[in-house]
Amino acid sequence: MPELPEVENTRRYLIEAGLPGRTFTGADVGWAKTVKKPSLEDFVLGLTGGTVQEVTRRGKYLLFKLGHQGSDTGPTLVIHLGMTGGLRIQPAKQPVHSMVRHRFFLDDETELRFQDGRKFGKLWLADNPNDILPPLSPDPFSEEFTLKSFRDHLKGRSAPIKAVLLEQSIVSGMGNLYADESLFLAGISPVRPASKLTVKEATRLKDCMIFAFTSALEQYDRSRSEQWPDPPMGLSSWSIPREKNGLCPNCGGPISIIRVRARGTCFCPKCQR
DNA sequence: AGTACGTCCTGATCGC
DNA sequence: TGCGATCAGGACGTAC
Repeated sequence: MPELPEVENTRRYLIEAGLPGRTFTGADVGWAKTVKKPSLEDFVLGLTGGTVQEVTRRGKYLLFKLGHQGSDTGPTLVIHLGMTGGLRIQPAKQPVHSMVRHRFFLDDETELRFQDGRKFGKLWLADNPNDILPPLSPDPFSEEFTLKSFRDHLKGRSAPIKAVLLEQSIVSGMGNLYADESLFLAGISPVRPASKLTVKEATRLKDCMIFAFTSALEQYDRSRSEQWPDPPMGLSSWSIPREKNGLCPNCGGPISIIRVRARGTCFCPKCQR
């Protein structure tokens, strides 16, 4: 699934592909329910004529600040890729892949194409993105994401640490796969009550989350050009095997696959306590 | 307030 | 061979 590294990789790709400075000349929304706000009609109207000023990221949300007619005061296009979403810029004349649900026409004979097999992606247009974004923690890479604030969020939480990690208000950008990876690297069981983590464990977990995100981003930065037009959906190889009958790379024992909050969860019962 | 579960979606895979 | 059942899960709404 697109999680923090995949969304950030998409952002960097869009910038390298020259999206900033381009102007939207129209849009074809193939699945109306993807547009959350405003109405579909107003969404397309407000987008059209907007020039991309910058592309930023908040958690798993991509923000496209628009300007209108030379002015830098315009709405912001907000995109969430959901589970199967991917963005790419292609020539208008290039055949449209069957998974492409939405097309945003640009002023240079290209299109920003939004492929989204399961239609879990979301689109907004907002004058102020804060009006539509849910509460998000500081970016895990920022200095505001401190060990103290992370630990404060774990206090009083009896829910499994894995479930807490997935809350975007606690670790923005975290998703199912990187949560499993981080917990494996930290040697912590996904079902441990969050409040029961020691200072040492919380410290290790925070470091491992950053490490997992960083490793993925470095991998993407090395080979971004080779990833397109097929966007990546996670690390090329996880430390923790995700397939059935997988073996722990540490102890060689069998990996357990359980459900935590209806999420497939892989962990080593021997190495993760 | 915190926890848990159902809902939305469809391509891929599984079992009979 | 074919077809129905099952699985995958991010975020949100609802219930307790």
